[in-house]
Amino acid sequence: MASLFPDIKHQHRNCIESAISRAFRLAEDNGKKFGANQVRVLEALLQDHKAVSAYDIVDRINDTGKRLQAIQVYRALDSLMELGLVHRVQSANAYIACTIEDECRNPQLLFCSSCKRVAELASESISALISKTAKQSHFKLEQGLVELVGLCPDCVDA
Amino acid sequence: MASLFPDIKHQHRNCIESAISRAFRLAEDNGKKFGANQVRVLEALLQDHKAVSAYDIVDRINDTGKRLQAIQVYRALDSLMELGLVHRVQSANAYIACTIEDECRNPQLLFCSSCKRVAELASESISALISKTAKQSHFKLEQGLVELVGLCPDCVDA
DNA sequence: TTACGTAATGTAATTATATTACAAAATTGT
DNA sequence: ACAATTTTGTAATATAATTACATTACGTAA
Repeated sequence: MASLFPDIKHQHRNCIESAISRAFRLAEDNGKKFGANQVRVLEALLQDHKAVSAYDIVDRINDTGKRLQAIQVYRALDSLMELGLVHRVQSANAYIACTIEDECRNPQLLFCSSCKRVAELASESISALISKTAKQSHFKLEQGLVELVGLCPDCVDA
Repeated sequence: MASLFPDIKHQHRNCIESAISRAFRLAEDNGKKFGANQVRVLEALLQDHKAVSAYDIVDRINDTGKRLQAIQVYRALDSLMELGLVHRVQSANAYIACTIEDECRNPQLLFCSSCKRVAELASESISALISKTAKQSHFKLEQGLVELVGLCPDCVDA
């Protein structure tokens, strides 16, 4: 399997565009409003594939145009996470835009502790195993988090 | 499989004693010192099987005997986590004493979002799948976190 | 259209979580 | 004993997230 981490030179503009249009579609499907703040936060996250803290998002946004406060970013993050468009990188208290096409509420993340980039998996075998485990334990699963922390291929080589 | 969540009435004193003695053994094996602060923090965590925030640990400790400051608790938590005796409950910014006998650095946690109790798994199939996934992605795994958030059997029934 | 109820946004302040910087004491090796 | 190193102690600060409440926008029924 090739690396899941995006090539530095990949056409990042395409990532952004497709994510934004997917976001609008998904919000509409769910009867949710997709306001200006949500868009701005999602765009800020989409600037790269790194895990970004909420306050870094605040800074990114406040560098351009109208300022937002922390709470507004957190609110936007909450609604984006509800839609499965954004994931929290638990081990870094940070956030990342989802790169999976379908609804995604049980993220499987590879987080590089060196360059902070995140790659996202959608392994059926992992999610199946997780559901099975929850069921066996009589546990009503709300969210299954899988987070692999380590070094991405680029950082291992370096 | 029976519930992994401990019965309310289980002999909790035994948990504490075995965890503490295991801790001393493990520290010795690793040539690490096991100081008074580590012991106090571990004991505070062992008071129950709930995820506890660092500042709650501070409070628990300061209710009895000599006071500790946040940084001292964080230092103790760090060394306990290095030994695999404590895990961070990522989705709750909280901590839990490990209940697995062997070295444990890739915790698999079931976290009840209602009662905050945590049950710990040690599923070989999950850890194998995680290692395999990391290898396939050319990812040098430092830590593999699996955290199932939801409702424990007791809270589902209630 | 206005008036009302509800949801979304804005602003300020506060709480919760974690770390930095440095001083003091204990530990270790020579 | 002495210097070097590690651990512990104290204070302050940085970072992350939430509360409380005011304001504006939006739908809808009289």
